[in-house]
Amino acid sequence: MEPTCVDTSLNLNVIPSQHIDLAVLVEELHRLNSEKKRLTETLNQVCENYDALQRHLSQLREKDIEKEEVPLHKRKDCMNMFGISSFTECSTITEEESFKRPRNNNNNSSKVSKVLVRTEASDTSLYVRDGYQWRKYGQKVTRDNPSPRAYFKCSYAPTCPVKKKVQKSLEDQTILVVTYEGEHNHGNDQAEITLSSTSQSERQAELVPISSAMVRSATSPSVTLDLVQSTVINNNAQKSSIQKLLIQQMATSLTRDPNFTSALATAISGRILDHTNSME
DNA sequence: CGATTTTGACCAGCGC
DNA sequence: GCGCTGGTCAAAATCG
Repeated sequence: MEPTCVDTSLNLNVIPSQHIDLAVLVEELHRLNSEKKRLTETLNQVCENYDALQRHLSQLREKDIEKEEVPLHKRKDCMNMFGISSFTECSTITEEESFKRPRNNNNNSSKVSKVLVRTEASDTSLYVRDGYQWRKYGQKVTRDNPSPRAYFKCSYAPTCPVKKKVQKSLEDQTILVVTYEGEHNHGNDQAEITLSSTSQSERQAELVPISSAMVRSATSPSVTLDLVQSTVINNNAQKSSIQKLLIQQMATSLTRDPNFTSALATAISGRILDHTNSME
């Protein structure tokens, strides 16, 4: 018996009109093409903005290093410029530079990163899923913000010194401000950039860089990014990871679209049927 | 029953 | 020294 090779390419012109409504399919493809073009443009725009922010941050860091002799209380004002009011900045500074008072001086080299996370306005929980395992050890209402601040320790490894604080933004209740202190002294495969499954806990906010959160559609799968991890990755790797991620996200969005899936299935089955008929 | 969360108490730094 | 504030502790409660 001669092996049959099925051509799975979508040459829609040869699909018999009785199997599918060609016009609808072509229209759908045009729509998807224009959407793809639009998403590509948005992605490029996001990447450009990201690059610009990275450059700006590097410049600010260089300036900060130059000012190292400036007394701490004067630098406080400078650090306020990095505050959440911009809603676009994810800053990574050393603990020495942070304006929190040093309680444990045995960890001078630890880093402080601030990450903004978009969440549902109705969601009052302060849980952010970022791939690590956290144990809540306190909650406080601070003077400058009526929303409570939650304190977490990394419980993935008993010796891990990393802590994080989570508090809703004063200006936008849908934004969670997550402050990480220290660096993980253990690996964690979950902490890599992953597509998240929303089934685990719907109460948990997902760590999404604000720029990505802005462009993602309501029905598309959400993306979990560990920005603490990403701060140690070089810019190119980081950028390409984000690009891959967004491409994956777009692909998943397409495959989740029932119209697209059914059209694709019809096209393939029609093509196979056509091929079978021609062989008889 | 162990792990996690909640929450009031406590501690330490800072400004007055 | 005192009060205010942010951060941490630890016992009790809750959850799986």
